Amino acid sequence: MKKALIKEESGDLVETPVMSSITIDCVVFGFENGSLEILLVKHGRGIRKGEWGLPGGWIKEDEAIDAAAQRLLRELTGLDNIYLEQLKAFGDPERFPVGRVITIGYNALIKREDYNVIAGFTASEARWFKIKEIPDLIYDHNEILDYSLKRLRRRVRQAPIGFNLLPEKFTLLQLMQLYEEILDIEMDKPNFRRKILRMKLLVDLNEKQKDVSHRAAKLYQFDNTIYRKLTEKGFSFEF
Amino acid sequence: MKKALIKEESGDLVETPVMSSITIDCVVFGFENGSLEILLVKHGRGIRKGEWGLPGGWIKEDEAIDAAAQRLLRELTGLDNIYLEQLKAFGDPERFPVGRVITIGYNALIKREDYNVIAGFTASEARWFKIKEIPDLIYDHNEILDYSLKRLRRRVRQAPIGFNLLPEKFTLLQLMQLYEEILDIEMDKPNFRRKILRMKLLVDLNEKQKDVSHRAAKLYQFDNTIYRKLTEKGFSFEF
DNA sequence: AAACTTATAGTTTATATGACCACAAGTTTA
DNA sequence: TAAACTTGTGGTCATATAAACTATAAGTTT
Repeated sequence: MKKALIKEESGDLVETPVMSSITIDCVVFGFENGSLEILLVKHGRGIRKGEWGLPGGWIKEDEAIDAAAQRLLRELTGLDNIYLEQLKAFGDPERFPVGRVITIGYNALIKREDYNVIAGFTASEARWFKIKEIPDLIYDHNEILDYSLKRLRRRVRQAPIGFNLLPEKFTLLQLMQLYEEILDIEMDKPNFRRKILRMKLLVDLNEKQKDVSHRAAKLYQFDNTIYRKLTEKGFSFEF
Repeated sequence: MKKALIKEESGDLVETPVMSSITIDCVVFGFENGSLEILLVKHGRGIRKGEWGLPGGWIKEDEAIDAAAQRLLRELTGLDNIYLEQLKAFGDPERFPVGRVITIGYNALIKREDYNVIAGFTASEARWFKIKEIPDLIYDHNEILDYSLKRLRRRVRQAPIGFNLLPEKFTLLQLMQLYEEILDIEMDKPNFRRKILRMKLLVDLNEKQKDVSHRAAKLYQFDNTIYRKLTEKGFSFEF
């Protein structure tokens, strides 16, 4: 049997710490016209001027991490109350060209229809990109994006977070198409309906779509309170 | 519709960054005698001297995060090749009493029988604690531990990582009891056997236990290569 | 040899899933 | 106005899976 030792000083936080700087980078997902999209910004200053990257910025000294992500997103999209989830820290010493910078990745999901984001931008500053048309990004942002997408694909099957990408009121087909797009699979309409309705997670609004050029579908709503109650009873969301 | 704007400077990394210091804290899980345990260290110096906490330490300036976690664990347990998984960053501004310190949490799973850890320690320095007998820890380490345990419970059902807590060769009952302990549930032996064997994930070693005071059970082994091949074919581990 | 412990095989029932089919309810086209 | 078209919605059926349970085998200890 191999022998292991623990140094007496381990875990001791008295030694001189190395100072590093920390940023946050957000992968903002949106869903429109059946396409999953990501919000990118073109950097206006600095050495990587003119190149596309994830929206992000420095964390303040007295700021909690989640709060910093919220603030940065507020500064970027002008809005609060965005669904946020920390991904993890990315810290390759070479990831940032001028000195050591560790970045903490976040996934954000927003309801496109609530945010007139694109209209507020000049084309050269910020834009939505379809997931399959992402350009080369600055630093390690492509790597962060890859990780982010993998996480989204896993999370969307384990927790009811997809609703954050849809309008308040949505049809079952919209929801299904969201899953199809994110997971890159095809699904069966009747089966999907049965499965999601059996969960008793959605509120039937007894309302129908308007201004559609076909039979109008019923509108549903996701209610987090219901989800929490179900979860307490042992329910576990799964797709 | 609300209107949103994006500041031109957003994402621009030219402004003066705030310097912070970054640590790593590891939640090291072990499984012995049917109990899930965690390795804690008693701090030998500093203001929190004598209190228990997670093993951890400062990250070096030119060191990748995963590498730092590996190094710290090597320094702490004397061994390499430990299963590691980053949890997330914890960064409440108040979490550390003297200045802003962000810590990155890690989960580590080790095979207790391979590591003569406890024997190498004096009782006052490092010890395994049963998961239900964790004392108050320094800083926010109890919070990190809670998060870590939740993550472990989720991960152990989605990926074949539990094997990292068992000896190389194990019986199906040992594996089942590991799941029972981690998930805090009771399982049915025949059903568990059928489910895990049907996955064709385990190597049947055609060997039996020795020195047990009852009918000896067959020994099995987990093979990551097999798992990868199955995954490529679309298999997805699930419990 | 009996009692006991754990291993392992099988059965039965309920339930979920995937692949379909069919029709309803509207809109658009001819 | 009717036919063609699109999407919504309700159902069936075969299959796979899971949960609960029974039974027996293979050893050890008393």
